Amino acid sequence: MRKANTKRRSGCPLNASVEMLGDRWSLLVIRDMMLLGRRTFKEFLGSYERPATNVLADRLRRLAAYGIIRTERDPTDGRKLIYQLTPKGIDLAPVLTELVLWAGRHEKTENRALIRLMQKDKEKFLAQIRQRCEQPRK
Amino acid sequence: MRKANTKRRSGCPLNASVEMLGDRWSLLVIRDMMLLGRRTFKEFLGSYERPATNVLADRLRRLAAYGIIRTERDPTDGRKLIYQLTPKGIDLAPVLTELVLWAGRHEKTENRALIRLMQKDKEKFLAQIRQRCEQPRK
DNA sequence: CAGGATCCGTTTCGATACTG
DNA sequence: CAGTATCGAAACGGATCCTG
Repeated sequence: MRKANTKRRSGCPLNASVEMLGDRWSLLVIRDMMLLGRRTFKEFLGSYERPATNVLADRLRRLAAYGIIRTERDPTDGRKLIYQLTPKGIDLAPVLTELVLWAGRHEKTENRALIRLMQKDKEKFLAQIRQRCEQPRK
Repeated sequence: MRKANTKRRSGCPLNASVEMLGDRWSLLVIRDMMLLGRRTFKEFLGSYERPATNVLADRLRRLAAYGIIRTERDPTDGRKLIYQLTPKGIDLAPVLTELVLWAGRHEKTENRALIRLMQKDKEKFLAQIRQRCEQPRK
């Protein structure tokens, strides 16, 4: 669909980041993994914003190509694929946190409980995410 | 172009943020304002990634509709329009910072000097941005 | 049945030309 | 200078179909 990562013009800060994350879906997939613990294609499909299957497949492919997520077959159910954040993906947690906090400061209806947790102890929150998402190196 | 902000479904964290910032250009405009001090249509046009005029106009309109930037006529040159970050826009600085730091950790060719500055004293860096972008309330 | 791929009508993008 | 108008190209989204 969108061809991933042909020219990597990183001459300016944020250029590369926006290339990887600057679209309607990529950050939402990462949110689903990081905050909601989702891991399969079907779970992402059921996300709040309802991506189309082809778009979702494209975004998962792109995120994998950028090394932000990776895929693995479910050991207990051969049909299922598990998508996981890589260390690089987990490392996006501070970005996500700041974005949620920003929205919490300026928009009315975000998830207040989550925001309070983030505000109260940012470091602890990040540690939780890292622990939840970390997987044994295969 | 894109109709701004009709339905505001913020039932899920990041939903609103992505609606405002989740595209190829919005964050880059904010970067140009925040990090590079750009303030006019022409200056944004000359940005590293070269937006088309219509897309740029659309994004500026959207960002203004979301209260992230605002516009003001140049007092010294009536033809010029000055775009400025609102307090809400300035408040995106931590998000931008984390994103640049993330890219710095995982991509090769970002601006190392800027990253070192950010790492060394994040708070001081944020204070600098706030000062540079703050404008007298009219 | 899970994870997509394909088709297709609609929306958005982006380059260029043009206007107030 | 700061945009709008136009138009072909690309991306989107929904439905459906395919494959292990």
